[in-house]
Amino acid sequence: MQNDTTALHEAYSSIFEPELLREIEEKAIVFNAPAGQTLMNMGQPVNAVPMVLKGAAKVCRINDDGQEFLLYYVKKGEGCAIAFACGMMEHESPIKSTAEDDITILFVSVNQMYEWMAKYPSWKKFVMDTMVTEFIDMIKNIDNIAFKKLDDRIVNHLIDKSKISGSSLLNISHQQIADELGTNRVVISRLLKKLEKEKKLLLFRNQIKLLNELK
Amino acid sequence: MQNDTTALHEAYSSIFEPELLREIEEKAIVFNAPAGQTLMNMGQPVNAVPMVLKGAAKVCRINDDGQEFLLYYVKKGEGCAIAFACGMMEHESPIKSTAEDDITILFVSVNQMYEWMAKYPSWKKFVMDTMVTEFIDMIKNIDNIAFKKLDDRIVNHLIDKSKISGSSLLNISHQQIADELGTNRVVISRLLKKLEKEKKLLLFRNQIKLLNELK
DNA sequence: ACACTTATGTAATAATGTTACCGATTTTTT
DNA sequence: AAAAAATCGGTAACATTATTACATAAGTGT
Repeated sequence: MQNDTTALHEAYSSIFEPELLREIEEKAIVFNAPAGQTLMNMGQPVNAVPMVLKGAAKVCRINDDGQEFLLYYVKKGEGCAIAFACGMMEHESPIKSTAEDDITILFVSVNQMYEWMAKYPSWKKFVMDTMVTEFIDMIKNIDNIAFKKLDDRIVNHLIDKSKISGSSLLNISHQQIADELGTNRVVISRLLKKLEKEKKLLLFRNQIKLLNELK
Repeated sequence: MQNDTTALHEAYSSIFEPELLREIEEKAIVFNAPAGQTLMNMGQPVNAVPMVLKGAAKVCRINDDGQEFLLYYVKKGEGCAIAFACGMMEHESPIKSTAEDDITILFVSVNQMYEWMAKYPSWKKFVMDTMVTEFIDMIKNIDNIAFKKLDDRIVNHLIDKSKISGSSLLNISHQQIADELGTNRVVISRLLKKLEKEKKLLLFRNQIKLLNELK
């Protein structure tokens, strides 16, 4: 898997020592998934923790009525703090994760992770760093829900999406945006229409083209 | 400090081994604060991590306009995951913490914590356990903001408060509730009035008495 | 060509947020 | 003790967001 080795080094060589990189190469399991595929379900045991080599994973919460809500993304070179924590404590997953685009992940078994926690300071640092980053991401998310107006949140969300996909043309429906922001499709349509009138974007069926300052 | 020793054992003896309890007693610093006092400010470095012996600490986020928003409580026998993570990574605090009632805390220096992480499995377990619990608490909080109606959220919040204080008579203003839930005082007054008409509580100046099913 | 599904637009109504103002009570100052 | 200032809660008017229902348009499969 020469490709994956290259991707591993590209994404993680600045934070891990060579020996750990070699061990990761040897022991982690490479996993490829197409956009949209479920990577982890709510309630499922966490036997392995992910490291993203390519693409991004979407981490969501699903409520009792089946509505989803976007918590954060795990991007290239990152890990998932909730997986680390739940894996170590043998706690079932409180979140659902899906592939945002076509994704390549390394899975590290929880036992392996334990070993590396003791053996490699850089791994321990990576895990703790991920914890801090993710706590702060979630807090910022709460900031947004609690304090920001919806039109700002939509704009920020579209810009995020555009950064992750690397394109200003997003393939997404109004319903999907509403789900990810935990609100209603009608509200999203209304506000997108307003943004279109303000020449900030163009609307097509299942597509949104970001213009000017939003790009 | 015989009292604090008793409190320490009462709160933590079921999760820590005797030797660790002895070390905590010897090395942690006891800190008492009256209700309302600030324990940690946003942006402040985290040099020590807290363990609550008596009372509860309120953990909030403050936005750019100075509005606060309640993230979670740290109660007797618990630690603070964000403090653990930020302490270890030398990251400044993303949250503000205040005493919810009169509180007694033990402060453990970050260096001490590092030592215990390696030396005592029960300490490591405590830290990781706290991480999981707090992640899930924050996710549940997001569930509430994103999915629940305000009247439910108010009722749940009042019940939480009543459990923490151990009384069905709460000393609190409408403004405080609004702050904690990240909403507006007028809205809270309106909904509390409705709950009073439904005979679920009684309103007084700076006091709310929970009735019947809410108790 | 047809039914079927999905995506978006529109309108009416409900819930929540915002601003402004009032009177009542408590606290502080004089 | 009287006056002034600050805090608390009630009310109204209006803005924003949520919910429900329905219409129209665009894609899908037979």
